[in-house]
Amino acid sequence: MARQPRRGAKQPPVTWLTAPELESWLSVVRLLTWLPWSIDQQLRRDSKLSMVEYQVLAMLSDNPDRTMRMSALAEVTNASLSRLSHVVERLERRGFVRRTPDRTDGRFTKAILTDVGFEALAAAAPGHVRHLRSLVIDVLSPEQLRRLGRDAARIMDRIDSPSTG
Amino acid sequence: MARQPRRGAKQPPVTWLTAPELESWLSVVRLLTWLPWSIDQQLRRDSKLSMVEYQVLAMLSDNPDRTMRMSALAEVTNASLSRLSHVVERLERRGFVRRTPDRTDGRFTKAILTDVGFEALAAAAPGHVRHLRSLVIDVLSPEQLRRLGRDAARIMDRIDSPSTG
DNA sequence: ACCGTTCACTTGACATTTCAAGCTTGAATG
DNA sequence: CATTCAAGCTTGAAATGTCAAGTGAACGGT
Repeated sequence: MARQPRRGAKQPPVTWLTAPELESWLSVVRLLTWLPWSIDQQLRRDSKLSMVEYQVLAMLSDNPDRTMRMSALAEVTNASLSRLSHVVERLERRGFVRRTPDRTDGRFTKAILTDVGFEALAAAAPGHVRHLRSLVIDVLSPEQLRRLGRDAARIMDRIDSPSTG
Repeated sequence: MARQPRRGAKQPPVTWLTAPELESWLSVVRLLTWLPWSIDQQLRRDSKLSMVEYQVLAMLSDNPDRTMRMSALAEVTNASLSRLSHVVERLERRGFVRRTPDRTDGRFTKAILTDVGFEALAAAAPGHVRHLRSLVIDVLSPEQLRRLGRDAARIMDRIDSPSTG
């Protein structure tokens, strides 16, 4: 995947991946593909929720008034505003979430977790957490998990920084 | 996200995530979302290729005859057969790949990287690898990268194993 | 040779995501 | 005030992905 294509011409200023680097990277790519997939499967199967939907409900539930502005919600769920808008629309149709304009500033929209939505979350949470533990949390030592989180954060710093050269 | 929903009733046999566990996990989730996104952006912007498309071309190029069976290709690119079929169809329309039935067993289909496809890959590779290095490879020490790969593999083992209880 | 299966895809319909406008509200300027 | 301007969403269409069936080729008995 990041190995030099078998070729003769052109030698750009690129350092190709070494074999160990490539191996580690391919391992990570596998994870990037299958971990979200597995989480999604479990949630859909057991709770008829996608991962984003779960995240939305969970993040809302975490607020005292079960309310968040769309833009804030988009941020914490790692979704674009557009995507979130569609997701919340679906959740609204299911009666899990409600939307109202913010009184203090009509530009904001507040998303509110309904009781029905909360019940759905409460029903989904145990299975989700058990699954999470069995796949990730309990598979690594606390130290390994801590390091994994730190490495992820380090990479995220690079993605956030504008110097994507 | 995996924090206990504020609630009174029901106490299932679940161990909720501790604060440090949750923090690490949320970090990982952020990575799962944004790293593929960032890679996709760079490839689309600079080479009009999605990440799967790049993977397909790269994996094909890695074979002496630039050929692979669809099922094998699906495996190494972490795609379902169905998804791969659609992807290869698009690549075929662009002239990057060709398909022919396998003579030795008519059930198999062989995907073949064309010269045009190879050129596209060769043009895309340097930028992709530079991006990869700047986001991931060169951000971690060799030791950290090795561990990251190992952790990813460990989690993948759990996902592959049928004991998803 | 015939029948039912399994394997390796392909296909089409449907769901989701992304992308590019568009809309509405408030702020800033004159 | 009227007039831009930007922010914060929403929307609709196009791209993409998923899911469930369908197709045709080999295989395993009989």
